[in-house]
Amino acid sequence: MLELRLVQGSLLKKVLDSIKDLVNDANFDCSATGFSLQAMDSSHVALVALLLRSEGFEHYRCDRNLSMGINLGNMAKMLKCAGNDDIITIKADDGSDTVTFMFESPTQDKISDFEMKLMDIDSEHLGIPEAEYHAIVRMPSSEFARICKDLSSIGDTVLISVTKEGVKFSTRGDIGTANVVCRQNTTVDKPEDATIIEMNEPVSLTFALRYLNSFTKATPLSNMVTISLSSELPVVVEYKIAEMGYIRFYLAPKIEEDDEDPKP
Amino acid sequence: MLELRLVQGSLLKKVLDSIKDLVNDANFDCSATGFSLQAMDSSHVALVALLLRSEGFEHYRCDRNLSMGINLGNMAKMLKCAGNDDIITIKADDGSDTVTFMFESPTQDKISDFEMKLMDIDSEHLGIPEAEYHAIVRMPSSEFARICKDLSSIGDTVLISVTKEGVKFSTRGDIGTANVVCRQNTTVDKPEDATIIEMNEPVSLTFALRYLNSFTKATPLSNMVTISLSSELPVVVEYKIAEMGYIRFYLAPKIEEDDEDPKP
DNA sequence: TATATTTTTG
DNA sequence: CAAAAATATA
Repeated sequence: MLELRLVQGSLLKKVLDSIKDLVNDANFDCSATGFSLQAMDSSHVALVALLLRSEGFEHYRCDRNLSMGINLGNMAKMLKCAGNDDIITIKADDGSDTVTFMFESPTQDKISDFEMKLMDIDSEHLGIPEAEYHAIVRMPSSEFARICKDLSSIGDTVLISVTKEGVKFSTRGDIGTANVVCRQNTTVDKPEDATIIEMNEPVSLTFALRYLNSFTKATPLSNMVTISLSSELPVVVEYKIAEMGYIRFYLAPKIEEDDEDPKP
Repeated sequence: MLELRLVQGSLLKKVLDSIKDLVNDANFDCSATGFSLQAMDSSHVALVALLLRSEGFEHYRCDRNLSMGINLGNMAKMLKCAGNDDIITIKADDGSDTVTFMFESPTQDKISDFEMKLMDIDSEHLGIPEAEYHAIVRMPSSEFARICKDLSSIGDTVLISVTKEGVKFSTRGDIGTANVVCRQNTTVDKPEDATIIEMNEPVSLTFALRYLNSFTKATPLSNMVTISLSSELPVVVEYKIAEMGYIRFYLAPKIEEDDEDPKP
Protein backbone atom coordinates (compact mmCIF):
# COMPACT_ATOMS: atom_id res chain seq x y z
CA MET A 1 0.00 0.00 0.00
CA LEU A 2 1.09 3.49 -0.88
CA GLU A 3 -0.01 6.68 0.83
CA LEU A 4 1.88 9.92 0.36
CA ARG A 5 0.56 13.09 1.93
CA LEU A 6 1.96 16.34 0.61
CA VAL A 7 0.90 19.45 2.50
CA GLN A 8 2.14 21.84 -0.15
CA GLY A 9 0.11 20.36 -2.95
CA SER A 10 0.95 23.19 -5.33
CA LEU A 11 4.45 21.70 -5.60
CA LEU A 12 3.11 18.61 -7.30
CA LYS A 13 0.95 20.70 -9.59
CA LYS A 14 3.98 22.71 -10.66
CA VAL A 15 6.08 19.58 -11.14
CA LEU A 16 3.56 18.14 -13.54
CA ASP A 17 3.19 21.40 -15.42
CA SER A 18 6.97 21.38 -15.85
CA ILE A 19 7.28 17.96 -17.43
CA LYS A 20 3.98 17.16 -19.12
CA ASP A 21 4.96 19.04 -22.29
CA LEU A 22 8.21 17.16 -22.56
CA VAL A 23 7.11 13.64 -21.66
CA ASN A 24 3.77 12.01 -22.44
CA ASP A 25 3.92 8.86 -20.36
CA ALA A 26 6.30 7.82 -17.63
CA ASN A 27 6.69 5.58 -14.61
CA PHE A 28 6.62 7.15 -11.19
CA ASP A 29 8.81 5.04 -8.91
CA CYS A 30 7.99 4.90 -5.23
CA SER A 31 10.35 3.49 -2.67
CA ALA A 32 11.12 4.09 0.97
CA THR A 33 13.49 6.80 -0.18
CA GLY A 34 11.02 8.86 -2.09
CA PHE A 35 8.90 9.48 -5.12
CA SER A 36 10.86 9.73 -8.34
CA LEU A 37 10.61 9.70 -12.10
CA GLN A 38 13.05 9.38 -14.92
CA ALA A 39 12.07 9.63 -18.54
CA MET A 40 13.23 10.58 -21.99
CA ASP A 41 11.21 13.16 -23.88
CA SER A 42 9.01 11.93 -26.71
CA SER A 43 11.71 12.54 -29.33
CA HIS A 44 14.39 10.86 -27.20
CA VAL A 45 16.61 13.89 -27.08
CA ALA A 46 16.18 15.20 -23.56
CA LEU A 47 15.89 13.46 -20.23
CA VAL A 48 13.99 14.44 -17.09
CA ALA A 49 14.84 13.23 -13.62
CA LEU A 50 12.61 14.10 -10.70
CA LEU A 51 13.11 13.31 -7.04
CA LEU A 52 10.77 14.09 -4.16
CA ARG A 53 12.33 12.69 -1.00
CA SER A 54 10.14 10.94 1.52
CA GLU A 55 11.15 13.43 4.21
CA GLY A 56 9.39 16.18 2.32
CA PHE A 57 6.01 14.51 2.78
CA GLU A 58 3.96 14.99 5.90
CA HIS A 59 3.13 11.31 5.81
CA TYR A 60 4.97 8.77 3.66
CA ARG A 61 4.00 5.15 3.56
CA CYS A 62 5.35 2.88 0.87
CA ASP A 63 5.20 -0.79 1.87
CA ARG A 64 6.96 -2.07 -1.21
CA ASN A 65 8.62 -0.56 -4.21
CA LEU A 66 6.04 0.40 -6.78
CA SER A 67 6.28 1.64 -10.32
CA MET A 68 3.21 3.46 -11.61
CA GLY A 69 2.82 4.04 -15.34
CA ILE A 70 1.08 7.33 -15.79
CA ASN A 71 -0.01 9.56 -18.62
CA LEU A 72 1.40 12.83 -17.40
CA GLY A 73 -1.08 14.95 -19.35
CA ASN A 74 -3.98 13.22 -17.62
CA MET A 75 -2.32 13.47 -14.23
CA ALA A 76 -1.72 17.18 -14.79
CA LYS A 77 -5.38 17.57 -15.71
CA MET A 78 -6.46 15.98 -12.45
CA LEU A 79 -4.02 18.01 -10.38
CA LYS A 80 -5.40 21.16 -11.96
CA CYS A 81 -8.55 20.33 -10.01
CA ALA A 82 -6.66 20.76 -6.76
CA GLY A 83 -6.51 24.20 -5.21
CA ASN A 84 -3.08 25.70 -4.78
CA ASP A 85 -3.44 25.52 -1.00
CA ASP A 86 -4.85 22.01 -1.01
CA ILE A 87 -3.18 19.10 0.68
CA ILE A 88 -2.65 16.33 -1.87
CA THR A 89 -2.53 12.65 -0.96
CA ILE A 90 -1.46 10.00 -3.47
CA LYS A 91 -2.87 6.54 -2.75
CA ALA A 92 -2.45 3.18 -4.41
CA ASP A 93 -3.33 -0.29 -3.21
CA ASP A 94 -0.87 -3.11 -3.86
CA GLY A 95 -1.66 -4.81 -7.12
CA SER A 96 -4.22 -2.22 -8.06
CA ASP A 97 -4.17 -0.78 -11.56
CA THR A 98 -5.34 2.62 -10.42
CA VAL A 99 -3.98 5.50 -8.39
CA THR A 100 -6.05 7.94 -6.38
CA PHE A 101 -5.33 11.61 -5.83
CA MET A 102 -7.10 13.13 -2.84
CA PHE A 103 -7.35 16.89 -2.40
CA GLU A 104 -8.24 18.48 0.92
CA SER A 105 -8.99 22.18 1.02
CA PRO A 106 -7.14 24.06 3.79
CA THR A 107 -10.39 24.43 5.76
CA GLN A 108 -11.29 20.76 5.20
CA ASP A 109 -14.59 21.94 3.78
CA LYS A 110 -13.96 20.38 0.42
CA ILE A 111 -12.50 16.93 -0.09
CA SER A 112 -12.06 15.56 -3.59
CA ASP A 113 -10.74 12.29 -4.84
CA PHE A 114 -9.73 11.54 -8.39
CA GLU A 115 -8.96 8.02 -9.52
CA MET A 116 -6.81 7.40 -12.56
CA LYS A 117 -6.05 4.25 -14.55
CA LEU A 118 -2.43 3.21 -14.55
CA MET A 119 -0.72 1.99 -17.71
CA ASP A 120 2.13 -0.34 -18.54
CA ILE A 121 5.15 1.53 -19.71
CA ASP A 122 8.45 0.05 -20.79
CA SER A 123 10.76 1.72 -18.38
CA GLU A 124 14.26 2.36 -19.56
CA HIS A 125 15.89 3.45 -16.35
CA LEU A 126 19.19 4.90 -17.40
CA GLY A 127 21.96 5.22 -14.93
CA ILE A 128 23.10 8.81 -15.02
CA PRO A 129 26.75 8.91 -14.13
CA GLU A 130 27.80 11.58 -11.68
CA ALA A 131 30.13 13.78 -13.67
CA GLU A 132 32.59 16.52 -12.94
CA TYR A 133 31.52 19.62 -14.76
CA HIS A 134 33.81 22.18 -16.31
CA ALA A 135 31.51 24.97 -15.33
CA ILE A 136 28.50 25.42 -13.11
CA VAL A 137 26.39 28.53 -13.46
CA ARG A 138 23.82 29.41 -10.83
CA MET A 139 21.48 32.22 -11.75
CA PRO A 140 17.94 33.46 -11.12
CA SER A 141 15.61 31.03 -12.86
CA SER A 142 13.45 33.84 -14.20
CA GLU A 143 16.44 35.42 -15.87
CA PHE A 144 17.44 32.17 -17.52
CA ALA A 145 13.88 31.72 -18.74
CA ARG A 146 13.79 35.24 -20.10
CA ILE A 147 17.05 34.78 -22.01
CA CYS A 148 15.96 31.48 -23.57
CA LYS A 149 12.64 32.98 -24.60
CA ASP A 150 14.23 36.14 -26.02
CA LEU A 151 16.90 34.32 -27.97
CA SER A 152 14.41 31.87 -29.44
CA SER A 153 12.72 34.81 -31.16
CA ILE A 154 15.98 35.34 -33.08
CA GLY A 155 17.42 31.85 -33.61
CA ASP A 156 16.89 28.14 -33.00
CA THR A 157 20.05 27.29 -31.10
CA VAL A 158 22.07 28.99 -28.40
CA LEU A 159 25.79 28.92 -27.84
CA ILE A 160 26.46 29.05 -24.10
CA SER A 161 30.01 30.17 -23.27
CA VAL A 162 31.30 30.36 -19.73
CA THR A 163 34.33 32.30 -18.65
CA LYS A 164 35.36 33.47 -15.19
CA GLU A 165 33.73 36.82 -15.84
CA GLY A 166 30.36 35.55 -16.80
CA VAL A 167 28.21 33.50 -19.06
CA LYS A 168 27.35 34.47 -22.60
CA PHE A 169 24.32 33.28 -24.55
CA SER A 170 24.55 33.82 -28.31
CA THR A 171 22.34 33.05 -31.24
CA ARG A 172 21.92 34.02 -34.87
CA GLY A 173 18.99 33.86 -37.22
CA ASP A 174 17.57 35.37 -40.37
CA ILE A 175 16.99 38.80 -38.91
CA GLY A 176 20.34 39.16 -37.16
CA THR A 177 22.40 38.07 -34.22
CA ALA A 178 22.08 38.36 -30.47
CA ASN A 179 24.41 38.09 -27.49
CA VAL A 180 23.43 38.26 -23.86
CA VAL A 181 26.14 38.43 -21.24
CA CYS A 182 25.43 37.86 -17.55
CA ARG A 183 28.24 38.87 -15.28
CA GLN A 184 29.09 36.97 -12.16
CA ASN A 185 27.48 38.94 -9.34
CA THR A 186 27.40 37.85 -5.74
CA THR A 187 26.92 41.26 -4.15
CA VAL A 188 23.18 41.45 -4.30
CA ASP A 189 20.57 42.22 -1.71
CA LYS A 190 18.81 38.90 -2.00
CA PRO A 191 20.80 35.69 -2.46
CA GLU A 192 18.31 34.52 -5.09
CA ASP A 193 19.31 37.42 -7.33
CA ALA A 194 22.94 36.31 -7.46
CA THR A 195 24.68 34.94 -10.50
CA ILE A 196 27.46 32.62 -9.44
CA ILE A 197 29.95 30.97 -11.73
CA GLU A 198 32.11 28.07 -10.68
CA MET A 199 34.53 27.32 -13.47
CA ASN A 200 37.40 24.89 -13.81
CA GLU A 201 37.88 25.51 -17.49
CA PRO A 202 36.06 27.58 -20.08
CA VAL A 203 33.24 25.82 -21.94
CA SER A 204 31.30 26.65 -25.09
CA LEU A 205 28.39 24.47 -26.08
CA THR A 206 25.45 24.78 -28.42
CA PHE A 207 21.92 23.65 -27.57
CA ALA A 208 18.51 23.65 -29.19
CA LEU A 209 16.53 26.50 -27.66
CA ARG A 210 13.30 24.57 -28.11
CA TYR A 211 14.27 22.16 -25.34
CA LEU A 212 15.72 24.78 -23.04
CA ASN A 213 12.47 26.70 -23.31
CA SER A 214 10.62 23.55 -22.38
CA PHE A 215 12.86 23.11 -19.32
CA THR A 216 12.09 26.62 -18.14
CA LYS A 217 8.50 25.54 -17.50
CA ALA A 218 9.94 24.51 -14.15
CA THR A 219 10.76 28.11 -13.28
CA PRO A 220 7.87 28.40 -10.77
CA LEU A 221 9.49 25.62 -8.69
CA SER A 222 12.57 27.60 -7.74
CA ASN A 223 14.05 31.09 -7.79
CA MET A 224 17.38 29.68 -8.84
CA VAL A 225 18.50 27.40 -11.61
CA THR A 226 21.81 25.58 -11.90
CA ILE A 227 23.32 24.94 -15.30
CA SER A 228 26.18 22.42 -15.35
CA LEU A 229 28.31 22.23 -18.47
CA SER A 230 31.13 20.05 -19.72
CA SER A 231 32.31 19.73 -23.28
CA GLU A 232 30.85 16.64 -24.94
CA LEU A 233 28.50 16.00 -22.02
CA PRO A 234 24.80 16.78 -21.82
CA VAL A 235 24.04 20.00 -19.99
CA VAL A 236 22.17 19.60 -16.72
CA VAL A 237 19.55 22.21 -15.91
CA GLU A 238 18.49 21.76 -12.31
CA TYR A 239 15.68 23.32 -10.32
CA LYS A 240 15.78 22.54 -6.61
CA ILE A 241 12.46 21.76 -5.01
CA ALA A 242 12.43 23.25 -1.53
CA GLU A 243 12.94 20.69 1.26
CA MET A 244 12.17 17.83 -1.09
CA GLY A 245 14.52 17.25 -3.96
CA TYR A 246 14.95 18.44 -7.48
CA ILE A 247 13.94 18.28 -11.07
CA ARG A 248 16.81 17.90 -13.52
CA PHE A 249 16.78 18.19 -17.27
CA TYR A 250 19.56 16.75 -19.45
CA LEU A 251 20.20 17.80 -23.02
CA ALA A 252 23.00 16.76 -25.33
CA PRO A 253 24.89 19.57 -27.05
CA LYS A 254 24.67 20.07 -30.79
CA ILE A 255 27.76 19.33 -32.77
CA GLU A 256 28.66 22.74 -34.07
CA GLU A 257 28.54 23.37 -37.76
CA ASP A 258 30.84 25.88 -39.38
CA ASP A 259 28.25 26.50 -42.02
CA GLU A 260 24.64 27.38 -41.42
CA ASP A 261 23.62 25.13 -44.28
CA PRO A 262 26.11 22.28 -44.10
CA LYS A 263 26.70 20.34 -47.29
CA PRO A 264 28.45 17.07 -46.46
CA MET B 1 29.14 57.17 -36.41
CA LEU B 2 25.86 57.02 -34.60
CA GLU B 3 25.36 56.35 -30.91
CA LEU B 4 22.09 57.16 -29.17
CA ARG B 5 21.63 56.24 -25.53
CA LEU B 6 18.09 56.21 -24.23
CA VAL B 7 17.73 55.69 -20.51
CA GLN B 8 14.01 55.01 -20.64
CA GLY B 9 14.26 52.15 -23.09
CA SER B 10 10.63 51.20 -22.65
CA LEU B 11 9.74 54.29 -24.67
CA LEU B 12 11.37 52.87 -27.78
CA LYS B 13 9.72 49.51 -27.20
CA LYS B 14 6.33 51.20 -27.01
CA VAL B 15 7.04 53.31 -30.09
CA LEU B 16 7.75 50.23 -32.14
CA ASP B 17 4.73 48.39 -30.83
CA SER B 18 2.65 51.39 -31.91
CA ILE B 19 3.77 51.50 -35.51
CA LYS B 20 4.86 48.00 -36.48
CA ASP B 21 1.32 46.90 -37.30
CA LEU B 22 0.78 49.88 -39.55
CA VAL B 23 4.09 50.02 -41.38
CA ASN B 24 6.29 47.09 -42.40
CA ASP B 25 9.48 48.82 -43.48
CA ALA B 26 10.60 52.39 -43.02
CA ASN B 27 13.63 54.62 -42.88
CA PHE B 28 14.69 55.98 -39.53
CA ASP B 29 16.35 59.34 -40.13
CA CYS B 30 19.03 60.47 -37.72
CA SER B 31 20.32 64.01 -37.67
CA ALA B 32 21.73 66.35 -35.08
CA THR B 33 18.14 67.33 -34.29
CA GLY B 34 16.87 63.93 -33.45
CA PHE B 35 15.72 60.50 -34.44
CA SER B 36 12.68 60.53 -36.69
CA LEU B 37 10.59 58.46 -39.03
CA GLN B 38 7.92 59.18 -41.57
CA ALA B 39 6.09 56.48 -43.46
CA MET B 40 2.87 55.58 -45.16
CA ASP B 41 1.08 52.48 -43.99
CA SER B 42 1.28 49.41 -46.23
CA SER B 43 -1.99 50.27 -48.00
CA HIS B 44 -0.97 53.91 -48.48
CA VAL B 45 -3.91 55.30 -46.60
CA ALA B 46 -2.45 56.45 -43.32
CA LEU B 47 0.78 58.21 -42.46
CA VAL B 48 2.94 57.98 -39.35
CA ALA B 49 5.37 60.66 -38.25
CA LEU B 50 7.63 60.04 -35.28
CA LEU B 51 10.07 62.44 -33.66
CA LEU B 52 12.42 61.74 -30.78
CA ARG B 53 14.46 64.89 -30.16
CA SER B 54 18.15 64.56 -29.42
CA GLU B 55 17.65 66.35 -26.08
CA GLY B 56 15.62 63.40 -24.85
CA PHE B 57 18.61 61.05 -25.09
CA GLU B 58 21.16 60.75 -22.34
CA HIS B 59 23.84 60.65 -24.97
CA TYR B 60 23.31 61.60 -28.60
CA ARG B 61 26.03 61.37 -31.16
CA CYS B 62 25.24 61.59 -34.84
CA ASP B 63 28.25 62.63 -36.89
CA ARG B 64 26.41 62.84 -40.17
CA ASN B 65 22.83 62.49 -41.27
CA LEU B 66 21.93 58.87 -41.64
CA SER B 67 18.91 57.08 -43.01
CA MET B 68 18.48 53.52 -41.82
CA GLY B 69 16.08 51.25 -43.67
CA ILE B 70 14.54 48.94 -41.12
CA ASN B 71 11.97 46.19 -41.03
CA LEU B 72 9.91 47.41 -38.12
CA GLY B 73 8.62 43.95 -37.23
CA ASN B 74 12.14 42.65 -36.81
CA MET B 75 13.19 45.70 -34.84
CA ALA B 76 10.18 45.28 -32.57
CA LYS B 77 11.15 41.64 -32.05
CA MET B 78 14.61 42.62 -30.94
CA LEU B 79 13.36 45.38 -28.66
CA LYS B 80 11.04 42.86 -27.02
CA CYS B 81 14.23 41.28 -25.73
CA ALA B 82 15.01 44.43 -23.76
CA GLY B 83 13.64 44.70 -20.25
CA ASN B 84 11.31 47.60 -19.57
CA ASP B 85 13.87 49.16 -17.25
CA ASP B 86 16.79 48.61 -19.57
CA ILE B 87 18.88 51.39 -21.05
CA ILE B 88 18.86 51.07 -24.84
CA THR B 89 21.71 52.26 -27.04
CA ILE B 90 21.38 52.38 -30.82
CA LYS B 91 24.70 52.16 -32.66
CA ALA B 92 25.65 52.28 -36.30
CA ASP B 93 29.02 52.77 -37.94
CA ASP B 94 29.22 55.03 -40.98
CA GLY B 95 28.76 53.05 -44.14
CA SER B 96 27.80 49.92 -42.25
CA ASP B 97 24.80 47.95 -43.40
CA THR B 98 23.85 46.91 -39.90
CA VAL B 99 22.57 48.57 -36.76
CA THR B 100 23.20 47.36 -33.23
CA PHE B 101 20.84 47.63 -30.30
CA MET B 102 22.47 47.34 -26.91
CA PHE B 103 20.46 46.71 -23.77
CA GLU B 104 21.84 47.28 -20.30
CA SER B 105 19.92 46.03 -17.31
CA PRO B 106 19.54 48.60 -14.51
CA THR B 107 22.07 46.70 -12.40
CA GLN B 108 24.49 46.34 -15.32
CA ASP B 109 24.63 42.61 -14.66
CA LYS B 110 23.13 41.73 -17.99
CA ILE B 111 24.30 43.32 -21.20
CA SER B 112 22.81 42.28 -24.51
CA ASP B 113 23.60 43.31 -28.02
CA PHE B 114 21.46 42.61 -31.03
CA GLU B 115 22.67 43.27 -34.54
CA MET B 116 20.26 43.73 -37.40
CA LYS B 117 20.73 44.02 -41.15
CA LEU B 118 19.63 47.29 -42.69
CA MET B 119 17.71 47.41 -45.96
CA ASP B 120 17.31 49.81 -48.83
CA ILE B 121 13.94 51.47 -48.78
CA ASP B 122 12.63 54.01 -51.25
CA SER B 123 11.86 56.88 -48.99
CA GLU B 124 9.03 59.10 -49.96
CA HIS B 125 9.45 61.91 -47.49
CA LEU B 126 6.29 63.92 -47.77
CA GLY B 127 6.21 67.46 -46.55
CA ILE B 128 3.31 67.74 -44.19
CA PRO B 129 1.95 71.26 -44.33
CA GLU B 130 1.18 72.90 -41.02
CA ALA B 131 -2.52 73.48 -41.11
CA GLU B 132 -5.06 75.44 -39.14
CA TYR B 133 -7.58 73.04 -37.73
CA HIS B 134 -11.26 73.74 -37.30
CA ALA B 135 -11.33 71.79 -34.10
CA ILE B 136 -8.83 70.27 -31.73
CA VAL B 137 -9.98 67.74 -29.18
CA ARG B 138 -7.74 66.73 -26.33
CA MET B 139 -8.91 63.79 -24.29
CA PRO B 140 -7.58 60.87 -22.19
CA SER B 141 -5.92 58.47 -24.60
CA SER B 142 -7.43 55.45 -22.87
CA GLU B 143 -10.91 56.86 -23.36
CA PHE B 144 -10.32 57.44 -27.06
CA ALA B 145 -8.97 53.90 -27.40
CA ARG B 146 -11.99 52.48 -25.59
CA ILE B 147 -14.40 54.36 -27.82
CA CYS B 148 -12.71 53.27 -31.05
CA LYS B 149 -12.62 49.66 -29.88
CA ASP B 150 -16.25 49.69 -28.76
CA LEU B 151 -17.55 51.32 -31.92
CA SER B 152 -15.61 48.96 -34.17
CA SER B 153 -17.66 46.10 -32.80
CA ILE B 154 -20.76 47.80 -34.24
CA GLY B 155 -19.57 49.41 -37.46
CA ASP B 156 -16.60 49.96 -39.75
CA THR B 157 -16.49 53.74 -39.81
CA VAL B 158 -16.98 56.48 -37.27
CA LEU B 159 -18.43 59.91 -37.76
CA ILE B 160 -16.63 62.35 -35.48
CA SER B 161 -18.61 65.54 -34.89
CA VAL B 162 -17.30 68.39 -32.81
CA THR B 163 -19.42 71.13 -31.35
CA LYS B 164 -18.68 73.56 -28.53
CA GLU B 165 -20.37 71.19 -26.11
CA GLY B 166 -18.40 68.15 -26.91
CA VAL B 167 -17.33 65.55 -29.37
CA LYS B 168 -19.63 62.85 -30.71
CA PHE B 169 -18.49 59.52 -32.13
CA SER B 170 -21.19 57.75 -34.17
CA THR B 171 -21.32 54.53 -36.09
CA ARG B 172 -23.86 52.21 -37.61
CA GLY B 173 -23.73 48.60 -38.61
CA ASP B 174 -25.90 45.59 -39.33
CA ILE B 175 -26.89 45.11 -35.72
CA GLY B 176 -27.69 48.74 -34.96
CA THR B 177 -26.23 52.16 -34.31
CA ALA B 178 -24.10 53.70 -31.60
CA ASN B 179 -23.29 57.21 -30.44
CA VAL B 180 -20.78 58.20 -27.80
CA VAL B 181 -20.70 61.80 -26.67
CA CYS B 182 -17.83 63.20 -24.63
CA ARG B 183 -18.54 66.57 -23.09
CA GLN B 184 -15.91 69.19 -22.65
CA ASN B 185 -14.74 68.80 -19.06
CA THR B 186 -11.89 70.76 -17.57
CA THR B 187 -12.89 70.55 -13.93
CA VAL B 188 -11.20 67.30 -13.08
CA ASP B 189 -8.83 66.30 -10.32
CA LYS B 190 -6.04 65.30 -12.62
CA PRO B 191 -5.27 67.31 -15.76
CA GLU B 192 -4.86 64.09 -17.74
CA ASP B 193 -8.52 63.25 -17.16
CA ALA B 194 -9.68 66.44 -18.85
CA THR B 195 -11.48 66.62 -22.16
CA ILE B 196 -10.76 69.93 -23.82
CA ILE B 197 -12.28 71.17 -27.03
CA GLU B 198 -10.87 74.06 -29.01
CA MET B 199 -13.24 74.85 -31.84
CA ASN B 200 -13.30 77.53 -34.49
CA GLU B 201 -16.11 75.98 -36.44
CA PRO B 202 -18.08 72.75 -36.13
CA VAL B 203 -16.68 69.75 -38.02
CA SER B 204 -18.10 66.37 -38.94
CA LEU B 205 -15.84 63.82 -40.57
CA THR B 206 -15.96 60.09 -41.16
CA PHE B 207 -13.00 57.75 -40.73
CA ALA B 208 -12.28 54.05 -41.03
CA LEU B 209 -12.22 52.62 -37.51
CA ARG B 210 -9.68 50.03 -38.55
CA TYR B 211 -7.00 52.69 -38.81
CA LEU B 212 -8.02 54.58 -35.71
CA ASN B 213 -7.79 51.33 -33.75
CA SER B 214 -4.34 50.83 -35.14
CA PHE B 215 -3.36 54.33 -34.01
CA THR B 216 -4.51 53.63 -30.47
CA LYS B 217 -1.69 51.08 -30.12
CA ALA B 218 0.26 54.20 -29.09
CA THR B 219 -1.94 54.67 -26.02
CA PRO B 220 0.78 53.45 -23.61
CA LEU B 221 2.97 56.35 -24.73
CA SER B 222 0.78 59.08 -23.32
CA ASN B 223 -2.18 59.70 -21.05
CA MET B 224 -3.55 62.24 -23.48
CA VAL B 225 -4.32 62.19 -27.17
CA THR B 226 -4.93 65.18 -29.41
CA ILE B 227 -7.28 64.87 -32.35
CA SER B 228 -7.11 67.72 -34.88
CA LEU B 229 -9.87 68.00 -37.44
CA SER B 230 -10.62 70.15 -40.47
CA SER B 231 -13.10 69.41 -43.21
CA GLU B 232 -11.39 67.92 -46.25
CA LEU B 233 -8.10 67.49 -44.37
CA PRO B 234 -6.64 64.32 -42.86
CA VAL B 235 -7.23 64.02 -39.16
CA VAL B 236 -4.13 64.15 -36.98
CA VAL B 237 -4.03 61.86 -33.97
CA GLU B 238 -1.11 62.86 -31.82
CA TYR B 239 0.47 61.19 -28.81
CA LYS B 240 3.12 63.27 -27.07
CA ILE B 241 6.20 61.37 -25.94
CA ALA B 242 7.33 62.83 -22.63
CA GLU B 243 10.39 65.09 -22.90
CA MET B 244 11.20 63.78 -26.35
CA GLY B 245 8.72 64.46 -29.09
CA TYR B 246 5.62 62.86 -30.50
CA ILE B 247 4.09 60.24 -32.67
CA ARG B 248 1.46 61.52 -35.11
CA PHE B 249 -0.93 59.57 -37.26
CA TYR B 250 -2.65 61.08 -40.28
CA LEU B 251 -5.76 59.65 -41.88
CA ALA B 252 -7.84 61.07 -44.72
CA PRO B 253 -11.57 61.28 -44.09
CA LYS B 254 -13.99 59.13 -46.02
CA ILE B 255 -16.23 60.87 -48.47
CA GLU B 256 -19.58 60.32 -46.88
CA GLU B 257 -22.07 58.14 -48.70
CA ASP B 258 -25.77 58.51 -48.23
CA ASP B 259 -26.17 54.83 -48.91
CA GLU B 260 -24.28 52.02 -47.22
CA ASP B 261 -23.91 50.24 -50.53
CA PRO B 262 -23.43 53.05 -53.00
CA LYS B 263 -24.32 52.39 -56.65
CA PRO B 264 -22.79 55.10 -58.82
C1' DT C 1 0.93 37.96 -38.07
C1' DA C 2 -3.14 40.19 -35.98
C1' DT C 3 -6.73 39.55 -33.13
C1' DA C 4 -9.84 37.04 -29.69
C1' DT C 5 -9.86 35.13 -25.45
C1' DT C 6 -8.08 34.03 -21.03
C1' DT C 7 -5.50 34.85 -16.99
C1' DT C 8 -3.13 37.69 -13.95
C1' DT C 9 -2.33 41.77 -11.39
C1' DG C 10 -2.90 46.51 -9.64
C1' DC D 1 -13.13 46.73 -11.82
C1' DA D 2 -9.98 47.54 -15.34
C1' DA D 3 -5.63 47.40 -17.47
C1' DA D 4 -1.89 44.51 -18.89
C1' DA D 5 0.20 40.31 -20.05
C1' DA D 6 0.01 35.82 -21.87
C1' DT D 7 -1.93 32.59 -24.65
C1' DA D 8 -4.85 30.56 -28.30
C1' DT D 9 -6.64 30.83 -32.68
C1' DA D 10 -7.85 32.29 -37.22
